[in-house]
Amino acid sequence: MKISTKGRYALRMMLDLALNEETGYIPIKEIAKRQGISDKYLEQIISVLNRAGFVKSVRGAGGGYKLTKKPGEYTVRMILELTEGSLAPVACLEDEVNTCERADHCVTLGVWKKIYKAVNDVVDNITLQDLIDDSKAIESDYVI
Amino acid sequence: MKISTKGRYALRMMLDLALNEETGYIPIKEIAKRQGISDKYLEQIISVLNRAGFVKSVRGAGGGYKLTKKPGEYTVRMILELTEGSLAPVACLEDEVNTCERADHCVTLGVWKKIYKAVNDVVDNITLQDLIDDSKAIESDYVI
DNA sequence: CTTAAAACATATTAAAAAAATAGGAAAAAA
DNA sequence: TTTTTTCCTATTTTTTTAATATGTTTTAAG
Repeated sequence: MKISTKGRYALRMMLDLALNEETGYIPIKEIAKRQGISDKYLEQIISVLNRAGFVKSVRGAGGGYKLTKKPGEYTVRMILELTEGSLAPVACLEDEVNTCERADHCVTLGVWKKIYKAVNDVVDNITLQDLIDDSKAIESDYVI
Repeated sequence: MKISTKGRYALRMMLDLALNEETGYIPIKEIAKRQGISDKYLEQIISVLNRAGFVKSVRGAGGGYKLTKKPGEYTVRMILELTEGSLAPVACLEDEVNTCERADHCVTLGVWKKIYKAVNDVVDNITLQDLIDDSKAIESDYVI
């Protein structure tokens, strides 16, 4: 039941972009340095975010990435589902292709459905803006 | 974010034992047949449940496994945590060994904590008895 | 008292997924 | 034209998952 580095790094990257919005286009190398993650790996991950239109990019010197929308418009679910795939705890909840023939009699399926719903309820209700606010609260703790 | 076969099979085995309690000691082969799972694999999984005292065993002909407690005394969480390990979505929530040095400033940690709590709230509140009840309700649907 | 059926134990393998690394091509600004 | 960046795709390494395999031990039944 683990979130992979792909999803975790994607969320950190999006938050990094959100926290540094005023800087304009931000090169991956900068994010990689700040976050202490391989830039080549981050490149792969942001390309997914880019193709989905979550970020926009500019090539060449002075280029980089930038959020396309306001931080409040990205839920954690959007970011995790895009990079991790569905957050369903079992494949048979994902789509029709994966539904098994036992489904009608499957008692444990009810358990997985409840877990799935609970997780989605959490990630649906946290946006990047919430994380920015949290971040500022944490930093101000250090100032005090 | 998937539950592995280990946890899923463990839950199905425990439910199978619960649904067939009156039969006395139940051999793994029987469960394996009913559930359509390799008996050798189930053996490995039930040995964990056995060592934890969730089931008791009798060797030799006529032997098998049996629940040690009433179905209502096993939560889904107990079974999944034992076989899967913690249901935490990230390792840094599991124990002190895994906490990372970023923890104090880590904004995403709050997200993982909320997911963890939500999942635990679900699995804490479902017992094997609940699943038995569900099972009987499902079967009666077929009778109608 | 022998045989069959079961748990118990541990090693090995196979497949899949995760987590990168690597190497360059294309674009654009300096 | 050089440097900085994104973009693209292949490859490798490591880890985890999901079994198989091969027995040993225990115990009831015949």
